[in-house]
Amino acid sequence: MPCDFLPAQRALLDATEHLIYTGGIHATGVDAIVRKSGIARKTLYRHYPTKEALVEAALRRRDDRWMAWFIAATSGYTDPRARLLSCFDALREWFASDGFHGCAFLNAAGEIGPATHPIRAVSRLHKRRLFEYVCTLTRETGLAQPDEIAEEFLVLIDGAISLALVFGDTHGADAAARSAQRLLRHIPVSS
Amino acid sequence: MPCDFLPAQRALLDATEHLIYTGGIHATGVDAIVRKSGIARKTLYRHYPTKEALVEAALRRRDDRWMAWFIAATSGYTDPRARLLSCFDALREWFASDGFHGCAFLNAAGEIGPATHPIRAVSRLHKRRLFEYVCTLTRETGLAQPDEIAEEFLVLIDGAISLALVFGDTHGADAAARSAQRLLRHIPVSS
DNA sequence: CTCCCCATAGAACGATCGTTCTCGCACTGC
DNA sequence: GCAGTGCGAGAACGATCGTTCTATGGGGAG
Repeated sequence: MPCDFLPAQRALLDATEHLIYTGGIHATGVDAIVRKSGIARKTLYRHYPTKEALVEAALRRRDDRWMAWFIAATSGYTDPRARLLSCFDALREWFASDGFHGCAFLNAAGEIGPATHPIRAVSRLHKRRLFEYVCTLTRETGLAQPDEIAEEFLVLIDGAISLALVFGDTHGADAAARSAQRLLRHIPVSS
Repeated sequence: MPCDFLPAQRALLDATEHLIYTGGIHATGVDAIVRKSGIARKTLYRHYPTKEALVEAALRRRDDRWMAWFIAATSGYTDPRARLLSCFDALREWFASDGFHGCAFLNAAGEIGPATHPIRAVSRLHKRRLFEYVCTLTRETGLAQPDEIAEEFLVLIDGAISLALVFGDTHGADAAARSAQRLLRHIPVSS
C-alpha cells in the first residue's frame, strides 16, 4: 500500500465516487464522469480498463476514507463504553450532513445482482472492516463475548443507516443508540 | 382498492418485480420485461405510461405481498413476546431462501438519487407500514413506550436485512434476535 | 530543434436504452 | 360477411450507453 494517486486518478476517483454515491452506479454514465472530472476519456481508459474497474477503485477508496473518518470520529473518548456509544453520534452527524445518501456499499450491493460480482466483494470487505473495528471497540470494554456484541452493533449501525436513507432523518440513530445503551447496561463483564 | 389485476398486468408486474429485485432497476430493460412476461410492448405502454410507472406499480404490489407474508409469518404465537421475537425467525427463513437479495425498497432507495422521486416515496411508505405493524406487536406486549421499542425493532430488522444482503448468511438475524431478546428481558412493563 | 509520449477534445463505433409505430391474427357484435 | 378492437411480434425511432479512434497540442530528453 504505498501510494497516493496521480492527479488524474484522483480527479477521476473523486468524480466517480460522488456521482455514483448520489445517483447510483448504473445511472451515472462515463460522459458524466468525464465532464465532472475534467479528464479526457482516453486518459480514463488508460488508467482503468473499464468503467466497472473505475467504479470498483472509487469504492475501495471510499472504503478507506470512510473507515478513517469513522475511526477518527469515534476516538474522542477514553472510556471504552463512551467510545462505543459515540459511534451513533458520528452516524447522527453523518445522516444530517448534506448529500447523505445511505451507505455506498449497501447501495452498491443492492443495485448489483450477482453476489460474485467484484463490486459485491468490495461491499463485503467494507462491512468486514467495519466489523473488525467495532470488535476492537467492544473488546476494550471488557464485556463478555465482545465479538457477538460487535455483531449486534453492526446490525444497529446498518439498520440506522438504512432508516436514515429511507426517511431522511436521524431517528434511526436515536433508536440504535437506545439499544446500544441498554446493551452496555445489561451485559455482564467477562470473567 | 377494488381490484385484482388483469392477466396482462399480473404478468407484467410479476416479471418486473422479479427482474428489478434480482438485477436492479436501471439494469433491467424493457426488453427483458417484455421477454419474461410474454406481453407485447404496446400492451405494456397501454397499461403503464412509462417504465418508471410500471416499476412503481410493481414495488407497490411487492409492498402489499411482502407485508402480507410478514404478518402471516409472525402470527403463529399467541404470546405477544414470542410473536415479536418470531419476526427474526421469519427473517432468517427469508434470508436463506433462494433468490434473496435484500430489501427491494432499501435497494430502490439506494439506487435512485433524488429523495423526491416517486419510487422513493414507495420505499418510505413500505417502511412506515412495517413500522406500524411492529407497533401493533409491541403494544400487545404491554411494555412501556411501545412505539420507541418498535423503532428499535425497525433498526434491528433493517440492519439484519442489510447484513444478510452483504454477507449472504443469517448471522445478522441471529444478532438482531439476541438484541431483541435482551430488549424484552429488560424493558419494564407500562404502569 | 526534433522525437516521443502523454493529455485533451471530440468524433465515431456498435449496442442498447425507452418509446412509438406497423403489421397480422384472433375475436366480438351486427 | 365484415368493420372494429385488442394483443403479440417485431421493426424502427432518436438518444444514450461503454468503448475506441483521430486530431491537436504541449513538455521533457536527446
